[in-house]
Amino acid sequence: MIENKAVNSIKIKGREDKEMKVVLKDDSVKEYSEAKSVIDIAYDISEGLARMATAGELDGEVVDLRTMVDHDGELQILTSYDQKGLAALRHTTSHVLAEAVKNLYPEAKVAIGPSIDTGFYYDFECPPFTREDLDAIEKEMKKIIKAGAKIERFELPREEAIAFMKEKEEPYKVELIQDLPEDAILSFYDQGGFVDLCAGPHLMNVKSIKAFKLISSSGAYWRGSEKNKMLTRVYGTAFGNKEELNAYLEHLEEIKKRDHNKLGREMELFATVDVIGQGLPLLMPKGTIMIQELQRWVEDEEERRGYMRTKTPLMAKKDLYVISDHWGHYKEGMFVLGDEEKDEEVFALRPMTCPFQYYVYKQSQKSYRDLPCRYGETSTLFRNEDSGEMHGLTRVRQFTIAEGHLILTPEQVEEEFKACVDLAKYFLTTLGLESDVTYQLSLWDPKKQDKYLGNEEMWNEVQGMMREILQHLGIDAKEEVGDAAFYGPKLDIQAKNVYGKEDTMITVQLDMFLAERFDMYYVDKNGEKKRPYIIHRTSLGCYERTLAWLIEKYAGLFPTWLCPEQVKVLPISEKYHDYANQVANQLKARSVRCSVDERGEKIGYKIRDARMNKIPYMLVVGAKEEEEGVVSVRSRYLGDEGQKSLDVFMDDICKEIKTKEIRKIVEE
RNA sequence: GCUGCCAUGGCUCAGUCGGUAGAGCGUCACCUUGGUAAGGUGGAGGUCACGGGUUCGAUUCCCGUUGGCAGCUCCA
Repeated sequence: MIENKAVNSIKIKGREDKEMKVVLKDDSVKEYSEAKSVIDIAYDISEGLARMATAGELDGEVVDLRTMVDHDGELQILTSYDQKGLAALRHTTSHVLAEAVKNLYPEAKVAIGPSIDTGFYYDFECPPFTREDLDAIEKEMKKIIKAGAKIERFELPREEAIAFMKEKEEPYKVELIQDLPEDAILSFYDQGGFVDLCAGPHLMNVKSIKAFKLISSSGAYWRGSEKNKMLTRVYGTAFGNKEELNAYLEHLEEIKKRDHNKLGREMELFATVDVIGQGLPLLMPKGTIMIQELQRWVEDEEERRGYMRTKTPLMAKKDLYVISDHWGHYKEGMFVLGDEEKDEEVFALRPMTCPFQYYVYKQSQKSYRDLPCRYGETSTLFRNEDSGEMHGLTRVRQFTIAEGHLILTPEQVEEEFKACVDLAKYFLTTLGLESDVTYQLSLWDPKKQDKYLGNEEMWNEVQGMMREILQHLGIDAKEEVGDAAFYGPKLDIQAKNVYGKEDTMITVQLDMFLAERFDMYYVDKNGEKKRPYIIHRTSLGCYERTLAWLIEKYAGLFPTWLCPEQVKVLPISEKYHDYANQVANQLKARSVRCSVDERGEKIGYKIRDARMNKIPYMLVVGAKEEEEGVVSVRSRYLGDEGQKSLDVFMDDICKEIKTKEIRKIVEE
């Protein structure tokens, strides 16, 4: 059956038919003597292609299948195998969703329904949907698809378009049209009577939707503002065929197994307790080992790179935050102890370490010879996040960060900034995470100047410096307006979790304002007082969040040096318990985290157990013949420096304990 | 903070149209066991998140609280 029937497409008035050449994807050329629609050209190429076509890409711009090609150009026919083509398919599916909702809930008002990375959504003003409702809506969608309405496009002048949507009692559409520029083309798509305002592109027929699924429903603010009404959003996804859809749905199940919030609890790395509170995870003994390993590593490396360590209070009088202006900007996000109205002294738990380290700096008069001055602190911070924001280890109310501040002369800024980035990259690379990050340059929003310290000129200067440094570093950072700290722009190193949600893992920030507020200075060569620049930075970010990232990255199969338990010694029967303990003691003497499994069960159980607990090394201890000890080493190579060094170490250990015979079995 | 969903042994879940609970896996003990993801037998373990209400009686129905999840909004 042919779903995409060639149609007599939108005739563009005032355009003469003429000779034209269309260059296709494979560089072949089609010549036409008159304007042709994209879908007609697709048919001309092949019927199979036309059937699969979802949109076109004309001279690099995604266009509707109905678009008339009336000039020489490059044309690619998009299908669901192209990302952009898939987006058109999903977008059309969202319209079918809207039609189904209107059929079942005539009082529902439609808002917007775009395609997104993972599928599509559509927002409605209507009561929330349950899973059963979604199933019913899916059923209705299937009915609509089976009926197979042709999708037709038409345009209306602005006033008529508004009148049209008013008549249909769709206030959100009216608002959308009113907010579009005066000269915008207002296109509509009609699928068998259901008409939606939409820029397109869309398929030719709803029948081409072969595989879709409604995923979930939730609330979402109209136009993304919490001041607006909350609408009901339905998320769904669609693919070119059922196999791809099923593979995607299976993938969703698979990634749940890597979710740090689930796996981290299962592996007893952390836990939460309702009476302790939201966003306050307990790090269990195993999780603590991992955090400690990271922390010692970071502290040692920072000292090697010229940092001085500080240890400053977890709270301070509010006066401190008034000076930094955190009180003005972020009081809502702080845990305040005491009542400003009643108490003489009000304290607050610290949400950052900056002002504390500034007072470390200010304890003596500094010369330019004292700079760069690098302070590092393993710093526990407290932020009163909104109740709906807490999540596992990635968004918590108390966390510990590898924080630091560098006090610098202007000449030192570039070199030190680069060193900060280099340090961060070193940590990421060693952990095997470097390829998973993206860089973001977070800039201020000149439209909201009251949110920031300083003025436009100063911001332009400091942002300019930062761009230049990034350019010198060869870092291609995506610029994000409005994401800066109130005291300066940031280079944010971002990573995505298993669900694709992005978080800042590491940040390096340039600040030319706070030194002034804290009256920090150094004396230059000429004996004059000068304001220093300050870099706020973290080298490995927040330990809790980094742990979450590692759990998801390695699905719990960590590099050996981080593993809470590195080696399990498995005696094949009770006879070898003594020998197993002897082996374990030798390992422990070398600081290997190991234990002996003395349960009287079959060796198979023990191996299974060690695997399930994601222990990288298993030493199977026993003898083939009486009096002969056999040690076989099972090793899983994970590919990072820490692992490598432990592998070498394990080789040595094995040689040492080789009194009889050693076999090393490398799995994969 | 907003909208919705959820809360039953360590885990995954069943169940009670209102009469104080069950499975599988795990765990523990004993037996068995010389080999790479499941040997046998027996046992322990639950105030069905917490607090109120309705009721002769609430794990079940209603309200509230706390916590968890998804999304939105926020994130120094």
